[in-house]
Amino acid sequence: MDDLFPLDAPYERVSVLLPLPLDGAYDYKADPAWGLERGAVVEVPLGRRRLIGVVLGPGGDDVAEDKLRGVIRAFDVPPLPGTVLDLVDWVAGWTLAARGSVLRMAISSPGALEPPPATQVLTAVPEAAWPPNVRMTPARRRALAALADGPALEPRDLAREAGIGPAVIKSMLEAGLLERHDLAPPPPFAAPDPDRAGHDLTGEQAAAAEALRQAVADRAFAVTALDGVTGSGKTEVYFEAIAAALAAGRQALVLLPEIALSAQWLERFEARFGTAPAVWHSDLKPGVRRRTWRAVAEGTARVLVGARSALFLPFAELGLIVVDEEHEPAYKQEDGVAYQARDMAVVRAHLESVPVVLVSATPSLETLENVRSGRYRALHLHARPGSAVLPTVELIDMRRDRPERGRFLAPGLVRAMRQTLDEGEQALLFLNRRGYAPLTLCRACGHRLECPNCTAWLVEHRLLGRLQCHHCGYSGRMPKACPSCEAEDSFVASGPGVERLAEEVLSRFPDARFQIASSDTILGPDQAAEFVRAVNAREIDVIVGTQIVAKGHHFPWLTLVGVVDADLGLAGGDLRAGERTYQMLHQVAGRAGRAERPGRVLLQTHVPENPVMAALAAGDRERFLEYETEQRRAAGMPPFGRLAGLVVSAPDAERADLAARAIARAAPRIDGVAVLGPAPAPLALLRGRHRRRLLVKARKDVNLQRVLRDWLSPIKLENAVRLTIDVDPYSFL
DNA sequence: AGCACGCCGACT
DNA sequence: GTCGGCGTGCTC
Repeated sequence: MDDLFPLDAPYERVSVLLPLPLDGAYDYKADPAWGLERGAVVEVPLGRRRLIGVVLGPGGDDVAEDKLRGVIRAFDVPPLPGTVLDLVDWVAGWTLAARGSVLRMAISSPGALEPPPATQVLTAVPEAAWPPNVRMTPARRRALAALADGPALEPRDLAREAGIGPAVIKSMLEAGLLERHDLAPPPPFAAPDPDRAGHDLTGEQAAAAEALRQAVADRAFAVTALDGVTGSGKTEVYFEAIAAALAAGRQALVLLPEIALSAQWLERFEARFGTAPAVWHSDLKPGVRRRTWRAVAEGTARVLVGARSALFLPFAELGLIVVDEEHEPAYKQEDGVAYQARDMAVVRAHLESVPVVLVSATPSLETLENVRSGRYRALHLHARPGSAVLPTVELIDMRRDRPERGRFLAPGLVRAMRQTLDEGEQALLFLNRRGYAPLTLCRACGHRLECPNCTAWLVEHRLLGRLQCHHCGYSGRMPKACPSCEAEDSFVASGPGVERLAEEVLSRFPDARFQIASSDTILGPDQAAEFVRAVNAREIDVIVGTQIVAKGHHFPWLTLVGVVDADLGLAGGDLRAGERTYQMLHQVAGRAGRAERPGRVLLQTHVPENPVMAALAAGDRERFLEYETEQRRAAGMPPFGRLAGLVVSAPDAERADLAARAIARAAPRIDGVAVLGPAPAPLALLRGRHRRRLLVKARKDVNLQRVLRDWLSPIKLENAVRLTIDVDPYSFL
C-alpha cells in the first residue's frame, strides 16, 4: 500500500506540517526535482492515511532514515505565502494551540487544492465530416437533434435530453458522430472596477476616504478605527480604500461577522464596483470553495469578503484588510482554536505590511483603548445630513408598568404598538431567545425538563413540536407525562421565547401580519433576502425576532422597536455583558425609522437605573463608555488586564475535579498573576462531559502565554481528561 | 485527529 | 475458546 518514494533514489528531506493537533512537523523524503519550497502543499502518508501538509523547509537529521516515508505528490497550487505560515505560527503562539491545529484552518478546504475537474462536453460532428457509411438509428438521430441547436452538453445531460442511454453515446463517439471537448473552466472572478463613480461623499467622508487611500498608498502597517453611527457612510468610505488597493494592483480582504446575512452589503459592493466580490464562508459548495481558494492564491480574485476563516486565505498580493462591525462577538471563535479574528486581522496586516481598517458604529472597548493610547488612529464620521435620524429611546420600568400574568408586553409597549400599527407602520419586538419558552416545568411536581448531556434547560420549539438543547443540539419529542411524577398534561412554560411572544401578538393584534425571525425560521441567505423583501414590501406588520434581525438591514417603514427583555444580556457568563448589551440594543435601535419619521425604541427593563440602560435612554455613548471603562480598569479586566480561561473536562465529575485541582496546585505564584478556581463551569455538564473552570488574571505587562506554557506543559493529564485554553475569553461558558 | 494495539467480558 | 469493548499511544 505504500506508494512510497523509491528507496534507492536520491532524495531530499523536507519538514512537513500536518493539519493535526501536533506542534511539531514531520520529515519526509521528496524528489529534489520537484523543487519543494517553503509553503509547498503536498500529500503525504501518515500511518495508513494520506494527509495534506505544508512544507516548512528542509528536514532535520534527528529522524532515522529508515523511518522516513516519501511525499506522495505536490499539489499544483502556488505555495502558501510566507506571511500565512508566519500567521499560523503567530496564532499558535498566542492561543497556545498546536501549530497543526492552526494550519488546519489555512488548508481546511477539503478539495480546495485539487485541480478543477475537467468537465467534458459533447458536440455533434457536422454531417460533411462523417465517416462513410455511418449507420443512422432513431436514438442517434435524437442525440444529434438535441445537439443541433443548443449548446454542447455533458454526456449525462445529453442522455437525458435525447432519451438515450450511455451505450448510444459511446457508440456514436466510436462511430465519429460525436466529439468530446474539454469544457472551458468556469469564468474567473470578474475584476471589480475601482474607477466607477462612487457615492458623492460629504466633506467629512471625503477626508476620511482620503486618509484611508493614503494609508493604502503607503503600503505599510497601520491600524485605523473608522467610527461612525449607522447611516454615516462608513461603507462608502472604506470602499474608496478598496478602490485604492485595486488601483494599485493589490487585493483586498473584507471580514464581515455573518456573511450569510450580508445580501445588502453585496448589493452595495456591486453598485460601487460593477461586479460581485469573491465570497468565503464555511458552507460554500465544494466547487466554489476550490475555485475561490485558487483564485485568491493566484491573484485572480481581487476582493474577497468573508467570515473569520477568510483570514487564513493565501492572498497573493494583499494590499488592505477591512474588519467591518469590528465589535461583533462573532469574531471570537470559541471552539477549536480560540482566536479573535479582529485581532488576528491586525496581526496579519502587520505581517503583510498593509493597512487594516476596523469599522464600527459602536467600537469595542479594546479598540477605543488602542486609539486612546495612540496605537491605532481614529477617523470619526458623524451622521449624514438628511439621513435617518437616530430613534428616541425610552425605558419601560417593568416593576411599575407590569404586563398581566403570563404576558410579556408591558401596557406602555402595547399602546405604542397599537399606535404604530394604526398608522400603517411596522413594529419589531426583539427578544434574543429562540423557541417557545426557555424553561418547561411540571405543574404537579416542579420537575424541570433538562438536557441529558448538558447543564441546561431544554427549550420547547412548538413550531417543530420538539424539545431542543441549544448547547449540544440534543433534540427529543415532548414527553406525554412528566418523567419525574408521571403526571399527564402537567407541563407549563416559564418565561418567553419568540414563539410565545408571537402568540401574545396574535391574541392582542389578531389582524396584524406577523413573522418570527430567528435561526429556526430563516435558514439561509435566500430566506433572509426574502424576509427583507417582505418587510420592505410591507407584507409584514410585526416582526418578532432574535438577534438575527439586529444587524445589517435598515427597514424604512419600521418605526417602533420593542426590546422585550433588555436585561437579558446583562446576566450570565459574559465578561463584556454591559458592552454587548449596549452594542446590541444600539444596533437594534438602528433598524428603525427614516428621515421624515424617526423611530421610537422602548426598552423593557427591571433595572432602569443600570448605567447601560441609563446611557441608552440618554443616547449618551460617552457616558456609557466612561462607566464601562472605569469598571474594567478597576477590576483589572481587558483591555486593562489580561485573562485566560482554562476548562478541564472529563467523562465523569471525579476525574474532572481531580485534574482541575492538580492544575490549580501547580499554579505559579508570580507577582501580577492570579489564578481563580477551579469551579464548576457555568455549563458544568456539556455534551456529556463534566467541566471545571479556572480563570487566570494577569496584569497587562505579564507575558501571559509564557506563564501558561511554563505552568501547563509539564502537567501530564490522564488521556480521558482534556484541557482547553482560551486566551482572552469572551464568555465563561 | 485517526487508527492500531492491547487487555478484560459475553457469545458461537 | 474467539469477538469486541474502548483506554493508551503513535504517526516522519
